[in-house]
Amino acid sequence: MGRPPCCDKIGVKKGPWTPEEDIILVSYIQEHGPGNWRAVPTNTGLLRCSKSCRLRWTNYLRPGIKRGNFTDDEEKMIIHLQALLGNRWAAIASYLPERTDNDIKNYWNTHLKKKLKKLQGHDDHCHGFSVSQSMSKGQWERRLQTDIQTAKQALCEALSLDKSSNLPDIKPSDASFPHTSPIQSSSYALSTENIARSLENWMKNSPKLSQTCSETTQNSINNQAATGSSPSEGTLSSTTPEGFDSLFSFNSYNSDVSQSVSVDETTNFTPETSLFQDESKPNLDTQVPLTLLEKWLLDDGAAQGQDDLINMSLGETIELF
DNA sequence: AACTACAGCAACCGCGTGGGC
DNA sequence: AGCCCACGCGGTTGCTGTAGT
Repeated sequence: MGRPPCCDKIGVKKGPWTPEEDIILVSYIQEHGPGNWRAVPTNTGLLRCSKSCRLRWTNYLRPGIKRGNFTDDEEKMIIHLQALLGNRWAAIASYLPERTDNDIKNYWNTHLKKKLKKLQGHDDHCHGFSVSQSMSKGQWERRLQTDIQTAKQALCEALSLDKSSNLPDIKPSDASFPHTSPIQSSSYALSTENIARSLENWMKNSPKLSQTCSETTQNSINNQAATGSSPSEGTLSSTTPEGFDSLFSFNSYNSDVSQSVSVDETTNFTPETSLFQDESKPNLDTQVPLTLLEKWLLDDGAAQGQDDLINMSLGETIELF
């Protein structure tokens, strides 16, 4: 007997998500929390399969997701981690809590792979170690060590923050928004930003639809209000970002959230600071390379470990170049 | 201006795995 | 112990925008 389809193929919508669907999904998750994805399409009336809902949430709507260009630090981190972990994007993403595994995977496939290939070609040409065309081996190593030092410091800071922090006790391992605990509205502020952004693009790209959009959106909101599934108090009179903010009453939270979510770049890769990292991220304790990395990052006196990691990282990275 | 090629990214697909029964 | 379900992950696909001709 073959594997049963994850969802009924008939009547299941595919393709890009509309802002309306996003609203419905976010609204539902706000109320019930992520999880039990199987029930989401049924309970929301979304004509999407559960997988699609989960993916949409984890890759786009989930709070704390940073979109847009990757910073140099992020780029380097990805390269290092990829060298260490291979294509274990979820593990890599757990060290870049504001990025999704899908994002990192895409970035690797579209940018970094090419970049490295290019550099490798350059290396072949000059048959030597060359990470950057403008960087000597010594410079590279120094820079890498500086990065590592920064990461280490950031991790320590993050950990000390964690201990004294008054942040809600969300740990990477329990960030799955258990159904029993109510979701704080603030956690969804960035989701509304995402939706708003999506809607803006959508409307920009579909001027013909912009008229009906607000109507249908209003309808869906009204429907939700009627079923009591939306926190909206019917304040959405337009499909502007402000409209969404008012829909979810997020205005007052946005600044706070962006402060708490937009942690310092240098702290991004610490699992301990991954307040909003993917709920589904595996427990890193079980991952030997990451444990080594963490251990090494944490252990100031572990000079040997540092050497190991540098050797490991550089060794494998060098192979790439 | 029209067409083509390419890049970037969102979403899908299929497999693996863990937990509950 | 074995089955089933739900979920997570990595690879792949396909759509859309843009640069080049």
